[in-house]
Amino acid sequence: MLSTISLSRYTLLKQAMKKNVILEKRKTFRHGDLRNALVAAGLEMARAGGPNAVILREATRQAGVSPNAAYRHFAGQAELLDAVRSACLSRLAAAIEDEMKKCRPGRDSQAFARKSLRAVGMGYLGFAMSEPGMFRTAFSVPPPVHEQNPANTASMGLNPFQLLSLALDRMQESGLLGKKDRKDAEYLAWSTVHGLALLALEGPLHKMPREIVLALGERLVVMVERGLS
Amino acid sequence: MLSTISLSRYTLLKQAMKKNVILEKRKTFRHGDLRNALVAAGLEMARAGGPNAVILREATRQAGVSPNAAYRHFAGQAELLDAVRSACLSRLAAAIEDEMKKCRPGRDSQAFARKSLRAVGMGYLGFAMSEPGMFRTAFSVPPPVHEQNPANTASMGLNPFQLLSLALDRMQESGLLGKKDRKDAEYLAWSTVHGLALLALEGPLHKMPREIVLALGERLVVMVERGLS
DNA sequence: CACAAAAGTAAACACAGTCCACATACGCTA
DNA sequence: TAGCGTATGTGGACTGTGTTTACTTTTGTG
Repeated sequence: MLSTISLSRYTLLKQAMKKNVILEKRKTFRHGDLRNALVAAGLEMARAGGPNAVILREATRQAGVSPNAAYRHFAGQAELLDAVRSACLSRLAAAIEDEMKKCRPGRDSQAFARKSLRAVGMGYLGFAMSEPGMFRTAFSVPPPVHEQNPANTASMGLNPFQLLSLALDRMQESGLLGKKDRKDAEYLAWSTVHGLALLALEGPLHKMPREIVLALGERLVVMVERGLS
Repeated sequence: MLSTISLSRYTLLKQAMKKNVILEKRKTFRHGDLRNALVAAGLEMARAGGPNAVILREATRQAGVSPNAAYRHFAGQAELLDAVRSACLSRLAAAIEDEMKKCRPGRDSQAFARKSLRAVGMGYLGFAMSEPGMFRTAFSVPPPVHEQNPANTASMGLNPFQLLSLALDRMQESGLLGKKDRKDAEYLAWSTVHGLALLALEGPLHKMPREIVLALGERLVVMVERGLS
């Protein structure tokens, strides 16, 4: 009795959905690329509202799929968020890369090294200012450590940390940095820019105009360059 | 997400039962000090799980009160969280203050200035390491800017930012810092320590041992001192 | 071509935040 | 001292989220 009722109800609902929703967005029962679609939707939510705005049900809604379908691709919301975070890190790496590509090695290797370090710092800060939601998401959740995860990198295959290491290597090679000072200098340099970015995004400086933040960034990079050695 | 929430809720309930907060029905219809009780409960949740763990309903539960009672004291969860954030900032200020009290002015005013700056930096970092949940909460939500809010200060009546300003003033007064370099130096110095703290708490360095983080902090303070001028 | 695995659906549950209407007791005034 | 307005707390209901369990449909493979 009950089974027949629910069965007929099920088929009726199915017909309705075929006519209304599903046929509009998707011809096949299978989505075909749901995992990527969910990450893309999550990325957009992260861009708009940061990590807390990454809603699993909303992602499935945007993909035109039932909420539970997500669980075929992610263990839960946390895992989806982690995939989104990885995508955000990748965008950050791309932004830094764009800045670094502007520096070409010339005769003056010290100038090249300085430009490289500056490119990393300002690329980092620039991304934080132009894409605050993605930047906050990139560093929000306890992420896996250094991890050479290809998903975090851009076309050069280096993640933000490695791009910074590259710039610091150039500093050392050109004689601007001693071997002892070079050690772990990544962490020191990274801290400064990361700190300013977060203070400006969600800290006490969040009302400070972007130009001033970037101007502070310039001073910061100089401070790092001078203070490291 | 929900699993972690219920988990923390479970432990919090256990704590509550230890203290007999819930089981002891209060005799009076009025609570008497509900607002403070809610903030205290929220502070404990923040300490244990950061800003996202500050649950309004759970706070009312610990206070032995119905969920809606909170709305007589806060416009909503965001406002409760803001009060908790303010309390966290106050604890941070107290931690820095404790460090600064160790520096006594002697004959060498430059040494005093250096010690002061170091105290601010290491007090800040030390609090971040020992109370990660409260530290993250203190800077999580878009907070009001400088705001001389007494709730954010400790016994000296200075918030963390003002304590840093004080240390930098000592640097300038003792001749370690020129007038031009002094301007906005707060932001530069703060950025470095804040950045390291967050990278170590919820960034790529979150697995780095605390001692190493603090050692990096020492180098960082030296870098600031040398790089500012 | 059968059938197991992959991928999606439906229904239900617990919990969070919030709004509405209602109840109670505290404190002031008459 | 009685009355009454208001601050404070209660109860119930609604929406939205994450998640689990049981079911259905498709696909690819032996």
